[in-house]
Amino acid sequence: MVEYSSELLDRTFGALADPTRRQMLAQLSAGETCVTDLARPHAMSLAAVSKHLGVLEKAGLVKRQRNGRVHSMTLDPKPMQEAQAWLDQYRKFWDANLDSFATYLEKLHKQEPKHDDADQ
Amino acid sequence: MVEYSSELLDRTFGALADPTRRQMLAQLSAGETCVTDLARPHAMSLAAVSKHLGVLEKAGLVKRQRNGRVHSMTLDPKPMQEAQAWLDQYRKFWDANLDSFATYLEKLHKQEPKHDDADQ
DNA sequence: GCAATATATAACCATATGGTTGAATATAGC
DNA sequence: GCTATATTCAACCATATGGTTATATATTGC
Repeated sequence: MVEYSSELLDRTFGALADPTRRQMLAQLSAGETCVTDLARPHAMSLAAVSKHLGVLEKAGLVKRQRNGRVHSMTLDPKPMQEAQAWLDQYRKFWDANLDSFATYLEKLHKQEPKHDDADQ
Repeated sequence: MVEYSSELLDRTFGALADPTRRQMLAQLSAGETCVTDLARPHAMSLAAVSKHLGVLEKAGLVKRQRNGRVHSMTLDPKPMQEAQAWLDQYRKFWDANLDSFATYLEKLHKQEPKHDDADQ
């Protein structure tokens, strides 16, 4: 099993766990956007938006460019790439259909007896 | 942009945001495992482990089979599949190399003038 | 230079989270 | 039947989180 930076994954998955922040990333996928424009679709204070952006920035999911009083945010896909790479470890579980998945687990059972094996 | 169940993503990403829970999923990728065996590598109380498993179960990431006093947990990959599908929206950002990514963003800028466009 | 604008920071709040210890509940084994 | 085992539930704790309002800081435009 490949090693991943735990903190990066903690922060990335943590950031993605909020719907507002996911929505903001979707907005940014259309291109560089300033804070006020990012705030527009969200029924919350600018201060709350600023906080969310702080989380996204700390997770490395967005980058900030200050142009005077205007801050433009851009998407940085790298952490999501890492997250997807991590999830890819489990791809073998869903690429198989249901029957071969059950068979797969059965085989695992036979190869490695467990504490609870006696119950089966 | 495709619609996703927000609650499913909230819960899945939220569950994956914790290193202990990610480690448990890794353990379960080897096959059905009882709670005590899942707890073994983790320097924490059984009650804490139970809580984590509750989070994973609520997110649908694990399924529980009670065999008397022994609870066997198995991996359910479906929520991770959903999460990866959601992340796939951003694949186009990291599949391109850095130069074409910058070009890509420039094109977006030209097509859609933004509030902060005047600064450029 | 001053008022307007963009945004962050601070303090607050209610709730959630990742842990603890202690107790409770159900099952297994002798 | 009683002790041991597997696991959850309850109460607690310190910290974090997603919001609020108020204030501060920096920049812009006239």
